[in-house]
Formats: sequence, C-alpha cells, structure tokens
Amino acid sequence: MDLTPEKNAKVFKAFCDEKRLAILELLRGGEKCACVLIEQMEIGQSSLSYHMKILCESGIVESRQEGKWTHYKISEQGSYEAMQLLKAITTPYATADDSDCCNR
Amino acid sequence: MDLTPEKNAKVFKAFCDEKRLAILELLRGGEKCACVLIEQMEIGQSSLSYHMKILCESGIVESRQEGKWTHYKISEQGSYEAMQLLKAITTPYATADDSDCCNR
DNA sequence: GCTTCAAATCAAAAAATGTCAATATGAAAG
DNA sequence: CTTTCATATTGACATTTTTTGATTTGAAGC
Repeated sequence: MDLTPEKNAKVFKAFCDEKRLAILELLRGGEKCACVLIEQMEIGQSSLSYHMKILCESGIVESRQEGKWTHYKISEQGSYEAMQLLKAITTPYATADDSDCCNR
Repeated sequence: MDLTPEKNAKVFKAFCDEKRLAILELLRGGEKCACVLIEQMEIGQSSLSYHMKILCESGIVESRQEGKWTHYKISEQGSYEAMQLLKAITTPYATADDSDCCNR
C-alpha cells in the first residue's frame, strides 16, 4: 500500500458520490454487466461509463470483458485494502500526548 | 447507523479530498487547535473552517471549544462507524449467485 | 460598556466534477 | 470487409465544490 494523498483520495472517491454508492449497492448483489446497471440506475450510458471508470480506478470494483460486454463486480482485495487504508488514516500515532497546542 | 445514501456519501466526503486527508494526518498526532492547523496547512482561515465543518459533519472529527479557541481531534467512534459502514457497503449479499446478467 | 482576537459565515470568483449528445473503438456476426 | 452492437471517449455545458476576501459572531480582557 502506498500512501500518497492523491492515491488515498482516489480510493475514497468511490464512496463520496450517491450515484456510485447506488452502483455499489447493486453490485453487492453480484457481478453485473453495464447494460443492466444502466437500466437499473436510470442513467445515461456515458454517465455510467464515467462512474465505472472512477470505481475501477479506486480499486473497489473490477471489470471483466466478455465479448462485447463488460461485467463489473466488487473487488474483495480492493475493499480489504480500503478498510486497511481507512484504519491507517484514522488511527492516532502511538502516543498522542496532545502537547504543544496553542497556549496550553 | 442509518444508511441513507446522502448520509453515507457525507461520511466519505471526509476522505476524498487531499487537503482533508492532510488535516487528518495532522490530527493523527493528537488534538490540535485551528490556529495550528492553519499554520501547518498553509491555508486560509476561512478555507480551513470550511474543511473542518465537512470533517465534523462526517463524524470523523470532533471539536471542543475552549474560550476563543476551537480544538479538533479524530473521533474514535466516528472512525469506527466509518469502518463499519465501509464494510457494509462493500460486502456482497449472502449468496451472490451472479444470475440474471445479460445473455448468460 | 468598548476592544481584541479566534473562528464562522457570506458572497463572488475559480476550479473541479458530473451530464448529455455525438463520435470513436473494438468485438462479433454476417 | 461491412454492419451491428456494447461500451469508451470527447467536448460543450450545468452543477457542485473550493478558495478568497470581507464581514459577523462570540468569548475574554480592559
């Protein structure tokens, strides 16, 4: 896991948009192809494509080509890494002695 | 935990911006007051205030007033709830049998 | 009461993100 | 090799987010 702020922000971009959360919710039901997602999301084709790109780049979703169709599913590894990252980002350093702040 | 998409997106807004990730990184070192964050982030006062509001509304950060100063720190509970939420959002339903997709 | 200082709020501008319609790509079928 | 179909990409536009500077609020000290 590399920890540049840009990469980290990219991971969580997957979750900070309602439409993408709705897509993930659909994918929780198992792998789906783009055509099904378009139908269920009631969203334009290029708009879905845009969101799927962000989801894939975050590592949370993986895609699989099958002839003309693209199938998407939640990546177990990506999800796991996001959990690890979230934990790392929100866990205080060993000894947080709250020194040095202002006039205290 | 309520699970409206708007609320969920709000939680992860905390993590999808580089500046906010940088602020969290500083807060990992312990509670800090706004003046210290402004200094270390090299950011305008109102800009910091804006980001702190988003961080607080996400539940990841909590603030404490002390006279004129406001102190911020990472909320253990908020972080825990975000972890739970992330897990919930990325875990497939019990039996994902990948039925019904396209022409398969 | 007035003054001072930290932080929040507001309004406008700037930057980034998301949408839509059109076009491009690339696989499969004929 | 042409057509067809699913998805990706592009560019123009709309919407949202972020920044900036000015103003307001609210606590503390005089």
